[in-house]
Amino acid sequence: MDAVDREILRRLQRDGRQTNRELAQAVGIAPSTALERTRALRERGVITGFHAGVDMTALGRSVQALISIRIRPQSREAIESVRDSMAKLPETLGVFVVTGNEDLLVHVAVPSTRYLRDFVLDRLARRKEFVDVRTTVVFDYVQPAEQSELSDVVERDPRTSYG
Amino acid sequence: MDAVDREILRRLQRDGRQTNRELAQAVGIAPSTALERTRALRERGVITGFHAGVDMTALGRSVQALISIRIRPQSREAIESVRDSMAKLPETLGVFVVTGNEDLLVHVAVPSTRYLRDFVLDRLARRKEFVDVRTTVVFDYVQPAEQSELSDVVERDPRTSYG
DNA sequence: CGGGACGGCCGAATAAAATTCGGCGATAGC
DNA sequence: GCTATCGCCGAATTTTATTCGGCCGTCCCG
Repeated sequence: MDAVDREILRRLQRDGRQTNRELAQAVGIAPSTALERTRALRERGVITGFHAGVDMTALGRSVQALISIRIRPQSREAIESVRDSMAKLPETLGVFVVTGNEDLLVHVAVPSTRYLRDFVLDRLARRKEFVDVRTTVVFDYVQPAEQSELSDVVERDPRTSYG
Repeated sequence: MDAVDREILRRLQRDGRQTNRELAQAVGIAPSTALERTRALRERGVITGFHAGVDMTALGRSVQALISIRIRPQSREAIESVRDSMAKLPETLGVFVVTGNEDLLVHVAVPSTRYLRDFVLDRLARRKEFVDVRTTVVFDYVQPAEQSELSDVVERDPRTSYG
């Protein structure tokens, strides 16, 4: 995990489909080396996969929201089960399991506020294990990794303790 | 935007680097047609790009958090400015501009809780335009599009009004 | 009904890219 | 200072993307 690996990572986050030759030239190594480095990043689990980014608005899902859910009983099983079931819904973009008053935060994209209302009231608020459901509308959502610079956060050995 | 396009989209969200031949065969069209369809999806802005997914834990950033920020004055300029400056930080994975008590929700990944504390106290809480900063630890974050099924939410013309 | 034009799909030909692999050079350990 | 190891390189090979001319179905208009 040296500077070259980080540069490869940064570039692949921004454009996961640039040719290996371009990538190699950009970071200053031979194409075969770039290929080997990229493969190693994948095998080490640093790169988890490559994905197309989709514009929800272009798909007619122009309303986004964050739905906070409080779950009871607050058991691991209940929370993980809800997390997975929410993640399976086609409306869902992401699920956060969080500390604090709420247990889950679900990021959704839907066609309209009316759809959002029905989704929340008919499919979430009814569930008995959801003791509280709160909806926040998302005006804007930006993901830096897909647009500009990436992670220069100091890298450390994950096993190191930080107190 | 027919069933074939949706299938292409779904598959490219899951694996943005499968070969065009694989993709074509999977959806039942000729490679040249698959290429043309994919290109069209890009030109129409449905596909915004291709990106490598990165495991933050493998990079030594095993602590994730959501930081709620209340901004004053609550002007468009102030909020957009903060949104962009937060998005530029290397710790940031995503920024939500939201309704409700808070104006911004910033998703970050950092090496440790100590790092998180310093980040919040030294670099956010000090800013005078941030009248309230609250930190929530993220235990788990899953993005369905990168793992299982995608968007079967009914597609509609974005210009349609929904009352 | 009968052209005729348009759009989209196909498949072969071409161009470009990924991938493999043998050898070389630097580095570290002894 | 010798040797083993690792990673890099570049040419050869394989695979892939990309182009493009022709074909077919559909729709429009006569």
